[in-house]
Amino acid sequence: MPIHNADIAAIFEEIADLLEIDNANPFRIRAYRNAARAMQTLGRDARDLVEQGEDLSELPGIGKELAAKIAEIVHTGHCQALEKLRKQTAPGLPDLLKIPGLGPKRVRALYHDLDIHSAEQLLRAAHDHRLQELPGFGPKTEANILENLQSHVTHEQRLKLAVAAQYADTLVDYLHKMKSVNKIVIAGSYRRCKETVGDLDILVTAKAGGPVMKHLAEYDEIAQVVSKGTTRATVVLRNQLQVDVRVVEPVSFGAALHYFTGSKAHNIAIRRRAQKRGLKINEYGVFKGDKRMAGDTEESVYKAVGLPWIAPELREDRGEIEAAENKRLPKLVELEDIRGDLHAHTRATDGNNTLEEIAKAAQDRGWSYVAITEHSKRLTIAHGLDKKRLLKQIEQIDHLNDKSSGITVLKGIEVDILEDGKLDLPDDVLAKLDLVIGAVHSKFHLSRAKQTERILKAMDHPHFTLLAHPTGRLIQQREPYDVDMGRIIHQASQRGCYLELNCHPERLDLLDTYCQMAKEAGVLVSINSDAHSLADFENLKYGIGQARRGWLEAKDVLNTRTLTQLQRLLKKTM
DNA sequence: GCCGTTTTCGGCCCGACTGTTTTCAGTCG
Repeated sequence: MPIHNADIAAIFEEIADLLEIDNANPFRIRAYRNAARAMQTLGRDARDLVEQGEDLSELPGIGKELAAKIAEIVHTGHCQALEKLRKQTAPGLPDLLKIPGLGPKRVRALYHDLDIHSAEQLLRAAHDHRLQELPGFGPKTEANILENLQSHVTHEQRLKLAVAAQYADTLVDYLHKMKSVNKIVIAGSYRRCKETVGDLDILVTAKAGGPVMKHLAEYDEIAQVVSKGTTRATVVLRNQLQVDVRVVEPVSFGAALHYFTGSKAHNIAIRRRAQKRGLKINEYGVFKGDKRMAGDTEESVYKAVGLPWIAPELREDRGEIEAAENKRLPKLVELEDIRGDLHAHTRATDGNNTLEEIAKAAQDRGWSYVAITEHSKRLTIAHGLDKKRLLKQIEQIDHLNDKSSGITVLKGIEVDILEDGKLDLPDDVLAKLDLVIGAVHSKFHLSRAKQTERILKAMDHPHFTLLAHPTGRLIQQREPYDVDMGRIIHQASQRGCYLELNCHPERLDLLDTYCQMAKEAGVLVSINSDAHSLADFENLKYGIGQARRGWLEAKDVLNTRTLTQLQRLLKKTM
């Protein structure tokens, strides 16, 4: 079975969990967690790196030991160190760590003193009031554990960004109703535009925290107040979304915003940098001894450690600090840079709107062009177009372009890539189009080799322009298909075709790390809504967020080009 | 277990809140 980066990350996380329960050196535990994160955000397959004989200990956070373990996992599928730890730890203990309020110390106490190693045993013991007899436990701790067990709360649920945004907006509006509240910013992974968010970190400036906390606790969408102090509170909404609210004074706003935006890895790296300069950074500011040096703005925090401001989307400790140091930060693409959308459907297939409505909506957005790209005939469920119907649509678009001005409707297709790599429509009709988007909508479970060959063959087709949603993943629903994205990006650069970043909140595909690889290979990415209704054009902002996480600049994006430039680029591929 | 402008040992980011204990450990972000 092929080993994925996620598999290696999971092994390192499990080792870290087991080491925690084993009361190991906390920094050793952190090293494993750092390594797990490094694997998840690597971009390239560790498997490929190992097979190519690359030195993995060059990767940040990976030393000799961990490099050897990665190689071992790639070659054998197992990690002896993990097997050994598993043998010496009761099997259920790592799961207990996931229960809120239970950390390694308490899990260890439960096991040693009460022989508890499963959620069921824990539930029984809590019912029988045996937990509160343990040192360090008391009636309240016992009651909290019981409640968390019964409500099946864990730390693991994450919401898609677009879903979290709905709850965030309502809550922010509610908080704004307080007159004493000054600024409200949602920080955390939300501000970094991660595709999913685990919780909302809301930062508030106000004269006093107490009243804000009281107001928050009275919000009618709250299911549970987990903790509430004068400057900080944690609540859980009815949909299980956790919200952390923090109140700071304006003088600390920048430091707090930086602190609560994260990522954790980025913050640690910045603080280390501060430490080397004899400074201390916390959420209140930048300090030299007791003297405040900076903190009212984020810019001042970065400046204190000798860096320019770094955009939130880049803050993952994936090279942004080095880039800032060397004055090589990208000037990230913005929504305003987009001049058109290259992927939209109409009522002719599974869209909700007419050709005219799409054109009008695109024009209203100030765009110069929009491409109509229906599904092709194999996708019967979407009423995909055959040659005859596509020819008819081409005529309609020509007619529309003749009579309208201010927007150019491009003729396209989202043609199915068949299992053998052929396209689902004949060449003569594809030749009449401005662009041909190839898409995989079937046979997701082919072997890596077959899936890769299938897509590479499609990309070789003389009329192929753009690869739609390149990995096929649906966030939290369907894994990406197993495909060698390195080869696909290479092929795109050789062939002179493009990759889509599909903005649908469930897709956000191309992934950020692949955006970065495409950029490095000189492959332009098209940020497309895949609109099936006019409202879907709004999703472009999520795609822009993802593109920014992938370090893309306007120059790296296909649909920031003017119509003339775009047409020239599209012709090159046809 | 990683890492090095204090470099091969001895550090490793920093603080709020809770509950239990009475000055702090544990958990969490």
